[in-house]
This record gives sequence, structure tokens and C-alpha cells, in this order.
Amino acid sequence: MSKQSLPVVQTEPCCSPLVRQPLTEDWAGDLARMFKALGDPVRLRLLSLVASHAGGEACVCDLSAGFDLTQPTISHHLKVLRETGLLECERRGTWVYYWVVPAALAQLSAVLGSPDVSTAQLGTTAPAVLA
Amino acid sequence: MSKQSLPVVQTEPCCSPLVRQPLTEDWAGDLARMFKALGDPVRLRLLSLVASHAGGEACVCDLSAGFDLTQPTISHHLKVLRETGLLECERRGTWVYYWVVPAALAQLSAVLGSPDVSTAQLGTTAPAVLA
DNA sequence: GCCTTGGTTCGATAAGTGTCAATATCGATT
DNA sequence: AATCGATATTGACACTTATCGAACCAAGGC
Repeated sequence: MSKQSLPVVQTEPCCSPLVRQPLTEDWAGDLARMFKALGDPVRLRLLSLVASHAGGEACVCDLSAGFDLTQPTISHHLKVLRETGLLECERRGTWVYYWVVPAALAQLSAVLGSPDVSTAQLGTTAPAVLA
Repeated sequence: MSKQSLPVVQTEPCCSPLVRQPLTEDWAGDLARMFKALGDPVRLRLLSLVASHAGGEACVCDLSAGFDLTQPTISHHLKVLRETGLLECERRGTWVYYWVVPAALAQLSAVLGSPDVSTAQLGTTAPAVLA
């Protein structure tokens, strides 16, 4: 049998939700879908390309170049990022423009949190997640 | 609150590396391997269970309970998290204990961006932000 | 109307992944 | 040494996914 449970010593709310308490099954499912979308080097680079592009958006023609992949494949990866809420897009004339959804990235970043302040040089920003 | 501070706005430390410049192919590959490891709900819950366990570590017997999976499957997922550098483990007598590697989580969190993006500002789909 | 260009969708296929049953290993106990 | 309990590894199988070529749609320009 396993070890006997310890007295519940609840430390102060120091850390990310992932560290503070076990993730619920539902929440883990949602988060995993997003992390899985980021779990492909092509998609990560696409996301970074869009995010770092001038104006915060980029059209597919700007993205396709630089990859050794066919255009349908790029389109597929963009669709995955779209369906997980990491990217949004809009058609303007002939071209389709993509941009990132900052809140989605922020959510993932916040979940991972900074487990130990000593290992990560945290900025001045307090996690004022409540509005 | 108190966001209306002086015009000493920090112009430089605005964004994560992912937003500031396109990820290199190598870096994207490394990061994607870690994100892929998190892209499974079972692994996410395992990681959270280990991280939130008293003492910052947990033995496999503590983890297996709560999952409707066989023991080899749990062992497999733990191995994936281990091989991507998110967890470390050590055998102590009969049991094997796991703990998280804070630097790994911090790295991923940092890449995604600082959590000060004010997640409450939803609806800002207008990407007309200037860098 | 008819092309041309930019993007998406559709099948098909090869590679990868999650899961289990069976087996192996490792350490403690008898 | 023989055994037992806790984990890990192996092999197999169903299911998913990354990729491509071909077909399709949408907007302009002739």
C-alpha cells in the first residue's frame, strides 16, 4: 500500500495552478489540446512567424516561404492552430491574414507558471489575472 | 491596478522570444518536443500530480491511482516526461520517486510570453498593434 | 464570360502514438 | 535461495497524424 497521507499543509498560493493542485480531467483535456498544437516544430515556427511579423499579422504567402513543405500542408497546420484558438484569420481580397490570440498564449504560459522564482528571472509583472 | 503609472513605459522587454523574432528551426524542434510531451491529458495530469504533491515529489504508486489505465501505460507516460527533461526520478528501495524540473517548465512558460498580457482584455482581435 | 493567382479541402498513405497483456528487473523479506 | 511487491520493458494492435497530389473555391484582371 502507499504511504499514509500527510496532514494537509497548504502552503501559500505561490505557484501556477499546475503546481498548486492537480489539474482536473476536463482542464487537462483542454490544455493538452493546445499544447499538442504547439507540439510540432512547423506549427511552432508558423506561430512565431505570425507573432513576430510586422503589424502582428501575416498572410499565408509570407508564411509558406521558408518551409520546405507544400502549400496544402502549411494550410493544414494553420487550420490546427486556428481550431485550437491560438490563431485567427480573415480574408482580405485575394489574401488571407493570420494573427495570434494573445490570451491563448497567456493562458498556457500562466498554467506553466514559474514553479520556482529562483530559476526564472521574473519581471516586475505580478500575475494580476483577476480583473 | 495602478497601471496608470508614469510614462516610464518599458519599451524593450515587451515580448517573449516567440513574438519578438521567428524561432530558429533547431530551437523550434527542441521546444516542440517538450510541448508534445505536454500534449496529452494523462501526461499533463501526471505532471501536475507530481508538482502539487507534498514535498514536490511522488512515487509511482501515488500516481497510478486516479487513472483508469494500466500500470505499464503510466510508466510509459512517465518515461516520455522524463526523456523530455520535464521530470526526473530516483529509485529509493522498492519505490521510484518523481519530481519536476522547474527550469524546464520555466523555459516553456517564458517562450510563450509573460503572463502580464492582461488576459481579461479579450476581444482585442484587432491586430493593429505596432511593435 | 475566361484565365490566373492565392488558399482551402479531399483522398490516400506512410509514419507515429496510446494502450494493453505478457514478461523482465530490481529490491526487500522470509 | 525463493518469493513477493513495485516498476520497467517488450511486442502487438488500433487509432491518429503529417504529408502529398489533385481537385476545388474565391477574388481580380483580361
